[in-house]
Amino acid sequence: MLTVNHGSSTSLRAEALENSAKRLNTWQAIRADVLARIRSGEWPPGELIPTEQELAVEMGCARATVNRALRELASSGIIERRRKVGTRVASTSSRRTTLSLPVMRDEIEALGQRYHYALTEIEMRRGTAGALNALQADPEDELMLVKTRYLADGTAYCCETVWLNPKAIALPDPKLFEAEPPQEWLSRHLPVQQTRFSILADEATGACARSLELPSGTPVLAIERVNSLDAVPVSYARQFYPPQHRLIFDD
Amino acid sequence: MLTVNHGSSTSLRAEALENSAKRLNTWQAIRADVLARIRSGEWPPGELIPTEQELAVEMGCARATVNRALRELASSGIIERRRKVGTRVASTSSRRTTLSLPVMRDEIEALGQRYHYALTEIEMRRGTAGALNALQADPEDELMLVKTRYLADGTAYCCETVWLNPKAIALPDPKLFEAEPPQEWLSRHLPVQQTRFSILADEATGACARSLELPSGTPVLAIERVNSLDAVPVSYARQFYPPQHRLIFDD
DNA sequence: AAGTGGTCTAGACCACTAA
DNA sequence: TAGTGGTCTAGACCACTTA
Repeated sequence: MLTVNHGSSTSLRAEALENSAKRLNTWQAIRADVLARIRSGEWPPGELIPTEQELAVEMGCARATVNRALRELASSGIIERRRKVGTRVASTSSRRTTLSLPVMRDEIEALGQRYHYALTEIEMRRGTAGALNALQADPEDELMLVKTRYLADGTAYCCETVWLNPKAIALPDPKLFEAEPPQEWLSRHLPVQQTRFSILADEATGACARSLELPSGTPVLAIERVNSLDAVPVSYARQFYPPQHRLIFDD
Repeated sequence: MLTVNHGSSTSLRAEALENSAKRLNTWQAIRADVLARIRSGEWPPGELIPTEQELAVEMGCARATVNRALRELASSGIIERRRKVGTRVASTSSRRTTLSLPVMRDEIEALGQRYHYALTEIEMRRGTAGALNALQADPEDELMLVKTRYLADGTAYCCETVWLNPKAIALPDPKLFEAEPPQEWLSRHLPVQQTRFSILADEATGACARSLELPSGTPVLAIERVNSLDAVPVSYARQFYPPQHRLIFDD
């Protein structure tokens, strides 16, 4: 059992005033306080920190508020919580962060650049091995293949290959995709699908290389996503970004 | 304003029983229920859903419980909430998912493979442009450069380049890194640093290509991380994974 | 059996913002 | 100004796990 011994018994009021510039809520202030004590070494990795009840008394707030703060820290992988045992500072450097994948238009406009979308190619054809696997389709199934291209300020930003399974969703008039990206059409028709993401490094080849205006063989960042509805795969999309592109995320 | 009209006024009790197999909490049941109604098209993208108060009455629970459920949905980007306005089903397909970056040992052992770590190279030298920029160091500063290599079942899994800034942290005896990866040493000495991640596609060159047993020019997935302590960059690490490697995350 | 976190409640007040 | 979500409380009970 760990005994907390504060030099000065900091009350919540004092702390709230201290953090007034940042306008922190009570639970945010508690989260910050706990984080600071972990960073300072007061609570080293692997060590038990005080119970919710103890912290609530110390901070002068309700246990539910402490719970909220510690729950947020646990979901970030900073601490680990177990009933009856208590709360431990995580001993590994494992971290969880949130990756946000916005709509292409938003992504480009957030950079302050001009967005342009173009349909490159559209056809009904049999699936490649990857597409068949992702869509759980048969080799003789006719699938819709849509290739698109996104420009930012007139230069190639991303190219995309989308496979759609007609057995899983009623396909629109292909002309529709001349104006609207398949992903946006999908999200309008299948709100909140289940999506499985996958990020990998690939090399630009053929149409993809031409579309991105890159020499064949150039490394590109690939983001794959399979949208499913009721466990039935509906679409299999691959987006390719030129090598300058970075997925960035801070804590 | 939207009027909810249930065919059968489902009470929380009934719903809890319905979901008993899944052992859902009240807030999880509410989250599932709201998600189901969005998926079913009852609440299309862009539409306002009932207020917390209305849902609380309908579900027969406290408003705080509804709040918990809706907060979780909002943090996933499924719904958007604004005071005075209400809660809307997100109209874009923007999604947020959690990326978990475990410790290399855990990552490899989670695959059921044998973990092996090796120090490839270690020296004090002046920083490259990238390192200087990341560590906010001067060109004449001597930095510690550590190159390492991770094997899974004896085959190359990842190679890593870590720059450490002696001005920001007291460096250990270099021999220490023969046994312990720099990242793990760091996390033991700087618990819960601020980390900035960046993911990109690069190509294997020189020592990196040899280390991964790949031809020079092969696309590799690069994960960069800059650890900072009190806004002072301490380390700049780049991990390179062969092209088969995928970062996968489901919803 | 006992201790810890997880959830839930009923009510209150606050913060933000459209009207 | 009024309506909505955001937070907080004091207390209760439950779920899980170690002893």
